[in-house]
Amino acid sequence: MSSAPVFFHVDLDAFFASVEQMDNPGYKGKPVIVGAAPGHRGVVSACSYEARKFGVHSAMPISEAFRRCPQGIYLPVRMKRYAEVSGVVMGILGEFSPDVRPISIDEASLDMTGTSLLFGPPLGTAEKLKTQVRSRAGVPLSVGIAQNRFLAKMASDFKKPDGLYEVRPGGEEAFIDAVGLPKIWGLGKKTLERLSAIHLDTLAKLRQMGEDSLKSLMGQATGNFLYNAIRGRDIGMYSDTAKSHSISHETTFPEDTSDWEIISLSLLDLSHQVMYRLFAENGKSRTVSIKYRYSDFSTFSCQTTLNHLVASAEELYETGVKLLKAKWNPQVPLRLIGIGFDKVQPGEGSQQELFPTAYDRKGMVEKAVFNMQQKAGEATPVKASLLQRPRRGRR
DNA sequence: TCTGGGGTCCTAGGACCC
DNA sequence: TCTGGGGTCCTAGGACCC
Repeated sequence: MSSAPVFFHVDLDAFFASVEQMDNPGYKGKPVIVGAAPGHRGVVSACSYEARKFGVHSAMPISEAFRRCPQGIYLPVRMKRYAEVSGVVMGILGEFSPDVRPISIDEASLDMTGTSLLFGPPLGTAEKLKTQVRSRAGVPLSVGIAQNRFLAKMASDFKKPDGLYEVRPGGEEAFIDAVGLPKIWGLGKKTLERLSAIHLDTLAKLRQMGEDSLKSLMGQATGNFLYNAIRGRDIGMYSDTAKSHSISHETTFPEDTSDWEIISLSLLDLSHQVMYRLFAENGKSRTVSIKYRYSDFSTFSCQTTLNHLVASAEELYETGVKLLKAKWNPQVPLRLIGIGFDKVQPGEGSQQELFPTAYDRKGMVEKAVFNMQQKAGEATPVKASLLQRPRRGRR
């Protein structure tokens, strides 16, 4: 008997703030705001539901959060600790499904198809899952259940926090109606504005449009996405087809700067972080990209593809410097600098060159240092493993 | 409001080739 | 001379998400 598809989407509520409240019981029931320190540049990474009552939300500038909630408990991000708790949660999820796809540090998509013989109906199984995570990992979560990953994701959001919601077969369109057009995952401000400008501002109006009309109005990908999303159909979310990906690091300066010393040192530091990430995942790449942001927040990027693999952090750095120097207007101070690899493929870099270049040799030294640090258990880039998300495959 | 950091995917145009 | 159609790769920028 082939069973109908069932997916769970698990979303940890206000995750960073919840971990802080678990570790410091005195913070329970209070407005906890995790992110940049007030008075510095930065934003809210996560905040407790108590803080949300003051109008604070994630991605809000920390200065604004402080204006709205001066009595809040402001804490720095402890990524290593969150990764630990996340690992415990993911382990528990693995007891419920053989196909757990971590989407981020606080989300996962589970294929639960055919598990009812083992666990019983989905709703009860989700209850058990929630109880297990709460008691063993200590953090609250919301679960969505549906016939595809896209609907399950939105269902997990529907009754947050501590939510549980199942979209029953046949109830897809009614569920989308209940969610409402502006809250459909993948529809952002710009697309909503475009739709509104052509008077396609309700689900009813949109559903009268044929797929081809939507495509010609909004472009192939967006048209196709819209046509399926408003009907609650799968949009190919979180597909597991392994493609090339990117690795990057960036930093915002405490103050805007034109000082080449500061800029180049940052770039060198970031290059080493990026290269270590590449080592850690045994990847290779020929494409170097940089990103820079001026004091007026205008942001640019450029990239170049070499005819050989990048062998070392030195080479990455020097390629980045060339890119930046060719474009940057030093009259205007920089706010941010970033560097990374694009089109990263699995496989060793150029390690066994017959005639190693200076970069190859430097790369070997860097890799040796990296391996030693790995053995000593230090400098493990915590985020590296966590950021290897499944491909997002939105459209 | 004075706006982090790390990603994915899409689009459009240009280069180049057959 | 004034002109096709398809394919691939590359790049910059934009939209969106956590």
